[in-house]
Amino acid sequence: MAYTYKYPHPAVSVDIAIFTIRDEALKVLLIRRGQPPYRGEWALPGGFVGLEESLKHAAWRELKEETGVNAVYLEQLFTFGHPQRDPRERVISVAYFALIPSDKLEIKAASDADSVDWFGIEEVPKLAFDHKKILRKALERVAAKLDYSTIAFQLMPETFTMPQLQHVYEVITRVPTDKRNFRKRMLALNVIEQTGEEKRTGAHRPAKLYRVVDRNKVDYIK
Amino acid sequence: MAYTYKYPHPAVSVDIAIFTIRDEALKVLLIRRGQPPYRGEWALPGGFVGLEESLKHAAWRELKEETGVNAVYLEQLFTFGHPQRDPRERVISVAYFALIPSDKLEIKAASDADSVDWFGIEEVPKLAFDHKKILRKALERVAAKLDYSTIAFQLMPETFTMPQLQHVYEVITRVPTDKRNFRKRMLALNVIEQTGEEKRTGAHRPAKLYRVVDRNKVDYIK
DNA sequence: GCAAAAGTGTTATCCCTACACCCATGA
DNA sequence: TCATGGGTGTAGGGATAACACTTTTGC
Repeated sequence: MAYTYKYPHPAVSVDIAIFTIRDEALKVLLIRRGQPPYRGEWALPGGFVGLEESLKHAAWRELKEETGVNAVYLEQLFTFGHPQRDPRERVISVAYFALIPSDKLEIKAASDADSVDWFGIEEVPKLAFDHKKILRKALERVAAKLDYSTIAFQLMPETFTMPQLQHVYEVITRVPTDKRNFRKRMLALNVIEQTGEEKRTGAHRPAKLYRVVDRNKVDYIK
Repeated sequence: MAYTYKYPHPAVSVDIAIFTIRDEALKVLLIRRGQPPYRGEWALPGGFVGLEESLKHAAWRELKEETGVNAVYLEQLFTFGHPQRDPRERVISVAYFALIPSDKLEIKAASDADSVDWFGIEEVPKLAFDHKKILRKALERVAAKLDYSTIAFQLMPETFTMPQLQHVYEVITRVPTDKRNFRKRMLALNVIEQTGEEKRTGAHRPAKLYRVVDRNKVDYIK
């Protein structure tokens, strides 16, 4: 079966930079390509857009295929369309990024084994296509949004401590912050509350646990 | 001649919201469609992406076709891809917005006469496709960027006065501002300088003229 | 009791806001 | 001379940034 058009049509794909926090670091999900082009190289998960599905739907579908999760933060990033970005044919890629809380991860369940893995953003290998460029832009966007929105909480587990939260800010923005000021700033957002519980992790004072009052909601500041 | 693919491919277009300031108001350029669908209705200028050109190139091409200008501010806005947004076939639209200084306009030279016109953003008629949605998003983006960047100067002519500049801010953000504070804020940006000239426009004190030190450059604030 | 990380308040500084009068011009 | 819009400075308040010591725990 073939599809014929009067004018040339490009192919359209979605690619997703999926982020999470693990082992105190910001990680991105990559898959090892099983098919040419770039067979054997790492790439962002992605795929072609179905003719009857919306772009966002395609992004959700890919996200679920690779991670099993569904209710996470997903945002359109940018559309990349350089004529030679794919050696096969003209492929225009609508890029998205997703933020997954560290406790929702089941990965590798849905997808096939050792061709999927999380990489610290410092240790990302060479990537197929222009995926390095996509990843860079996604990181910029996420870092910028920490400053004027509450998306950071989309990366936090159900309950978390202040030092944990601060750590997330610091690994993403690379700006070290005074912990007293950071605490004040977070509480002033009015989107988290104490659970009453504490978390003890070693030979030191336990940390108070917090939760987000309304997950699913992202506030914009100022 | 026909183009055949193994899998179905959507068509990809670019649509552009082109803004300028005229008669003290923010205007957007619309074209009246000469072909179905939506024949006779107004729409954002746009067209299909050539197989060998980048998305930005396609946007520039359309922009130049309609306005004759080339050196203006052009930014990718968002990609719209609902399956039914075009009644003919699946069309994915990569939307851009452009800002043109009021003194660079020649319009209607390049394009065909009375099927192109500028509309104040308050008087935009019903638009074809989902172009109202695109326009709304473009306006939001521009208004938001006034707060944290210097894109406003991309709308200003070679030389301009403070009241003119303030007017641009006010028509876009709809936030009236104290003129003393506004002036201080603008000067603190360090991107404009006095020309030494004045502009006299009526029975009142003449206004000092300013120019942008480095056009082409857009600063991000804070 | 000691090391390690968590928790906590106050002060100084900067930035933003509010606010009112004089000036230069054309008619 | 009068109406019109352009130009100018200061003081107060709120937000942000700087800064050091005490607490709780595990070993």
